[in-house]
Amino acid sequence: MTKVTTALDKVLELSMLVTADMDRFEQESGLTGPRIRVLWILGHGGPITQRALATALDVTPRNVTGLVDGLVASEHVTREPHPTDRRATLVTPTAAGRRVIRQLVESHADLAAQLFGSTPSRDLAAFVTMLDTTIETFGRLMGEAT
Amino acid sequence: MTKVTTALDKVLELSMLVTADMDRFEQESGLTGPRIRVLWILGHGGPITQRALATALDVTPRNVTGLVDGLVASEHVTREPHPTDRRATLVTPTAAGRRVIRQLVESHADLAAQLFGSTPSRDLAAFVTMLDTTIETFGRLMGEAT
DNA sequence: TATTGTTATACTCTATAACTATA
DNA sequence: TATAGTTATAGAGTATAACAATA
Repeated sequence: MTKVTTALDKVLELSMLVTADMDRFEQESGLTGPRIRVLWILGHGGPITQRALATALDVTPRNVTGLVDGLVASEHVTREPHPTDRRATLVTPTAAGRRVIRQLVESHADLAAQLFGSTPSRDLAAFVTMLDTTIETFGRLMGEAT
Repeated sequence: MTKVTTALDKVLELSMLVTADMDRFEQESGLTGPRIRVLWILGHGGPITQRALATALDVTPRNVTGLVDGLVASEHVTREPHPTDRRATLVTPTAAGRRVIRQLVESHADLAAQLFGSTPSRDLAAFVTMLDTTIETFGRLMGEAT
């Protein structure tokens, strides 16, 4: 096992742990991953058309219809008329939806604090720099692959 | 935005890129994520019973039936009789299945080399140390949550 | 003509529950 | 009795294609 492979394996392991934490949130909220992603996007930009949601999620418009149907049924969002385009709907969080969004943000901040709160500032800065470099390299690789 | 949140966001961003790379492999191989995971496990331990596969994947036995059905249909694995237990089957890769497993291992090593191949040894060691610490902290958090 | 969202259809992954064959 | 795997059934996410309403 080479050192570079070890580094990638650790990154993968950390990814799996992050995924496990998301699963925990899904269990507790009774929501599914894709629906939580919808609420997350809503929390970071307010009401949005289904078309824009499809682009943000990188799924088909048909798929968004299904996801929004589910969130409407569970009363986390409503479909509001678009003020100027009568074809479009604005997916808008309800009070319950906003509550989940708040929990999402809190849970995210809590996790960050628990993971890195006691890390010395210099180590954390170095870690972020390495992550940045890796992300940038990755981005270049994916770009080439196109 | 606090520093700890930035660090977690970078970790999440890297996770998403890793996921995107897996998606690319799925497209190229014509296989799905769960089926690729089955082949990955097969590549790291040889023929395995469906029950053990269910445990390794953390899914139900019923689910494994479906995954193996798909891989049998695409001729990546066969169901072989267990030598001593007539209830069990041994999921075994075919030549085509072994080819995908080889590509999987190569692709993994390639990615590691491209991501970290030009990183100075000392920086890489520091990065792995930070990842280890983070993984360990995470493990403790998940343990407590139980 | 182009865009927004839906209906129609199909496939995969996932789960629980009941069942068969074997241990 | 307990275990390995399947059948039956159901829900969620995903996709393509055809369509209606509107821009």
